[in-house]
Amino acid sequence: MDHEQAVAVLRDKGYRLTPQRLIVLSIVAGGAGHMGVDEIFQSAKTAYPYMDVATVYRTLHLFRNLGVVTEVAIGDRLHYELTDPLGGHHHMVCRMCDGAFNLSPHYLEEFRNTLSKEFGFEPDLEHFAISGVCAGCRDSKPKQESPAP
Amino acid sequence: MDHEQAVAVLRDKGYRLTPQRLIVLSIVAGGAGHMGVDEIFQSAKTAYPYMDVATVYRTLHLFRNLGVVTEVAIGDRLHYELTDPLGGHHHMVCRMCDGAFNLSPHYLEEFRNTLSKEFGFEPDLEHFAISGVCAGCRDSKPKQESPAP
DNA sequence: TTTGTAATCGCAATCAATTGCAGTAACTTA
DNA sequence: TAAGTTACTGCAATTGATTGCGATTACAAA
Repeated sequence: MDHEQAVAVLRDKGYRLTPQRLIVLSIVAGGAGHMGVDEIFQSAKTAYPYMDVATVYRTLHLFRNLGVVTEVAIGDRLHYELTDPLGGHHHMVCRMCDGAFNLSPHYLEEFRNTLSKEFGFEPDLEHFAISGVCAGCRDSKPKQESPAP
Repeated sequence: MDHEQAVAVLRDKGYRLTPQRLIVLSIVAGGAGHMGVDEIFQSAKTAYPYMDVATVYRTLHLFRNLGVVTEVAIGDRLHYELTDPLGGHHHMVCRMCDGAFNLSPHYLEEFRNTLSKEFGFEPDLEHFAISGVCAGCRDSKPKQESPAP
């Protein structure tokens, strides 16, 4: 999904092409990888000083529902990136360094089949962020957890 | 993990046994399955009118860090339940009826091994809620998504 | 180009969750 | 049992995210 395709989707579905939407779109399209909401908002405000956070949230949710952007949970915050046209990928997010690594959907297909066959449960595995510890951080010194006073 | 064990954990680690903590513990222990924060708070307030919602959050976070309770994301809200002593289970949460179904960890072991071997990534799969549609709702009429105006 | 209208925006209010702080009370030690 | 220490609580303020509402404006139709 690139900038032009996204504009076409908005047009086709009858949504208006407002400057606010085009600005948010170009920021997400121009960013390298997923961006946090505040990051997007700050950038948008310099381009268009009247921009409001509420508009950024509403725009991102619209884009997400249209499949234009993909929502990724990094820690407890949501990040957004242009949807991968090749069918999407998942993310492995390191909880120590916050680094994100792409994961091919192929690794989850077997899991999906199992759930569907065994339980009749159809999981939402389109955009999936798996928390964990990456190879680099695993080899560094471990972080302490839940210290007693 | 039952009520007594939880109290022992608090004692051992040097945390104080306050009435607020005991109330929250007994509510979560007495509830059937996972409970929402407000549900816990309302129940606690009747037992102890001065109870503050901040205390409920702090207590639940403490219990979670100590492994006394397990945190489960249902929709966009967090729910809590006593930690399963048999090594835990995962949840399949239906996004249509909000029903939650337990899933044995065995179904995720293969996935964990793959990520570890292929990428050196150690995923956090201890307590995992997988969103999707359950068998019952799948057979009902489908819900519309992202309507165009 | 001008006009009509509903989609959209900015603002302010709201909600769930978290945090700073000063008073309180659970536990320890004598 | 009484006194001291400090973990803990309640309150209020704050933060991130969402929503209601009147004003604005993108787009369609004349």
